[in-house]
Amino acid sequence: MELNNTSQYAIRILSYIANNKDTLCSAKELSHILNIPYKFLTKITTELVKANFILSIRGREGGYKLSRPASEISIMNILNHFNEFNHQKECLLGIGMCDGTNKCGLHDQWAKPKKMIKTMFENTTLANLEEGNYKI
Amino acid sequence: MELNNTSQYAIRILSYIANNKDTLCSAKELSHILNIPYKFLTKITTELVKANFILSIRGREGGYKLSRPASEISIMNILNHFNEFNHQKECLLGIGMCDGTNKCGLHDQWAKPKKMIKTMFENTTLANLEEGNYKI
DNA sequence: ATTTAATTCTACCTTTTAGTAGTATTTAAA
DNA sequence: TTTAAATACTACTAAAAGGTAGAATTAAAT
Repeated sequence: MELNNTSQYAIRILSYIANNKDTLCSAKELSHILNIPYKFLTKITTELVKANFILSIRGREGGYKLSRPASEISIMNILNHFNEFNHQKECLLGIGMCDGTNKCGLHDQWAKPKKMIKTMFENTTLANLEEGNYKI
Repeated sequence: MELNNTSQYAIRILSYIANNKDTLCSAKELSHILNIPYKFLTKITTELVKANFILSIRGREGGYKLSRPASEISIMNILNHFNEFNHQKECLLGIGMCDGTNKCGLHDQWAKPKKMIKTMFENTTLANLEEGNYKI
C-alpha cells in the first residue's frame, strides 16, 4: 500500500530538477541533496532519460534538465513508467480483473478511494510541487 | 500502490473461513478453492492462528475456524498484522514523517485519499464480505 | 593534448518477498 | 492399536527489489 523506492526516488529527482530549471543538475548534486545512493540514482536517471522525462548533457559541466515543461509531467506519467498504478482493473485482492459483473469482495469499497487517487496522480504535475518549502 | 501477496492471501483466507462458519475449513480445501500454494497457505494460516484471528483444530477431521465473530475482524486489523498501512504518518515519498509543519510535496494531495482508504479499511469487516457472489 | 568531471554500460551483490520440501505432531476413524 | 488425515516446525530455494563496483564514453576546462 505504498510506492516502491524507485518510484519515490524518481518523483523526488524530477521534482528537484523541475525546481532548478535554470541550471543543470548533476547526479552528484542530486545524490547529495536528495540523499539517494549515487549509483542507484544514476541508474534511475539513465532510465528517466530513455523515457524522455529529462535530457542529459554529457561530459564535464554536464547534468540533467527536464525535457519539457514541468506542467506537462504528471505524477501518473511517472508512476506508469515504473509500473505503479497502471493496472487499472486489477483487483485489490489480486484475483485478476475486477469490474461490475465480476468483482472481488472489496471491489465496491475500493472503487471510490481508487478513483480519487487516480485523479490526484493525474492532476498533480511537477509544476504543482514547485513552490512551497517542502521536504526534499 | 497495492497490497502484498501475503496480505491479499490472508484477507481471502479469512473471508472464506468467515463464509463457512458452520464447518471447519482444512488447509487442503482452502488451497484448492482459493488457488493458493498449499505450503505457502499453511505458513500464513499458522501465523493467523498465532495472531488469534482463527483457531486451529489439529489432527484428523481438523481445520480452521474464526476465533471471533466476523464483524469483529476488520480489514485494517488484518493489514496491520502484516505491516501494511500501519505507518500512519509515513510520507508517500518515503522521506519520513509527514505532518502539517514538515511535509513532502505530495502531503496535501495525499491527505484526503489516504484518510478515505484508512476509514474504508477500518469500517470494512469480514462480515461485510459475507453475502454476495464475489470472486474468491 | 591532457586532465577532469560528468554521464552510460555491464555486471554483480544484498535484502526482502514469495514459495517449497520434509518431517514431526496431533487426533479421530478404522 | 494402527492408520489416515489433519496442523506445526525447521530449513531451504527462487524471484524481485534495492543497491554497488568498475570501466567506458563524452566534452569542457586547463
